[in-house]
Amino acid sequence: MSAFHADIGFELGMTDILPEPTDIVGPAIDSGELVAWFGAAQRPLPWRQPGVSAWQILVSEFMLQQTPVSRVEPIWLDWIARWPTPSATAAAGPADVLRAWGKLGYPRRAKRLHECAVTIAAEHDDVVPDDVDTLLTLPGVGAYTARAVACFAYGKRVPVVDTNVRRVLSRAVHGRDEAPARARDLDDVAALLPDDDVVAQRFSAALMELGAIVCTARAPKCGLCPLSSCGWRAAGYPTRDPADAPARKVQKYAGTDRQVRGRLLDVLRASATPVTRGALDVAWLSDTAQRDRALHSLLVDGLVEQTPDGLFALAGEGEPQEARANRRR
DNA sequence: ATCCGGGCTA
DNA sequence: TAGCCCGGAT
Repeated sequence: MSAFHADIGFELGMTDILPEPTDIVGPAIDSGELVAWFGAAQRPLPWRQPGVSAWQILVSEFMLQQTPVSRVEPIWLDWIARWPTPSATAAAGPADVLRAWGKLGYPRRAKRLHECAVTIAAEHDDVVPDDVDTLLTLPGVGAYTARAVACFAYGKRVPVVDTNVRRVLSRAVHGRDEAPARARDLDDVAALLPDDDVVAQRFSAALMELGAIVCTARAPKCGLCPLSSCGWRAAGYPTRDPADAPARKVQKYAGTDRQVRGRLLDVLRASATPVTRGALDVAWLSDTAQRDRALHSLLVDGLVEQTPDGLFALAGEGEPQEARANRRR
């Protein structure tokens, strides 16, 4: 078995076990000063308010995958008012879910969130699981989201590693301004986690918040940083060596299949009834092969479906959903 | 025009 | 581990 597979085995099987030795060489992060800063500086995000349920926190984490807070906030507020529980979400049709997702982007997330709601309602008694290994079995829940829910919704002392945390650790602890994902990231953070459950939860939230509003990727506000000790500052803010670490490729958007998919979904979201192929075709005229490819991928992803008479609609649009059945009674 | 981000598949 | 998925901000 390769080292790669050995690492995966470790990660899946021992997620709650404590740290292997890491290669942390820089100063540890002072949890006291970080958590104190968090208490004063954190943004008042709606999913951090008291009384927000585990499901509602999970919904926020789905929406925050790849998407900035400012765009998520209004959608999340409407969403949880409309579908406050997994079973309420499951009872909605996938098409309504896709519409409510609006233009948040990556609509496969909306579909997975709906599938996740169906699974939790059907197999977990409408209660979001509280352990990482069970959370990882849910559709759309990966290493980050599983630990974020375990930590922020249930107060579990588990390392939560997103791109913000990775960047803060890379700078403050390792003294480098680069943060490629590594198999040891989880161990690195586990090693820094305060012993107390409650403090550990605050510490993880604070680490993410620091990366989000101070230790930002492009223009870090080091003047506002609460850390008295930072390896990156100590090293003189070194920049990445372009020779051994070429800048990561930036994903294009304009003119890509992704943009075409967005245009096609716009048409379907706007229509309460199935549309003709022609109505979709006019949404992208410049490259017909690309348009066909995009439509095909939406069908494969299960976001769009074709009706028996050859029209196109959002997935599940015509299905008899439980909610509609109830309304008819 | 470039930046930003987690899950999944192959 | 590379490459795909979105759209708004800057």
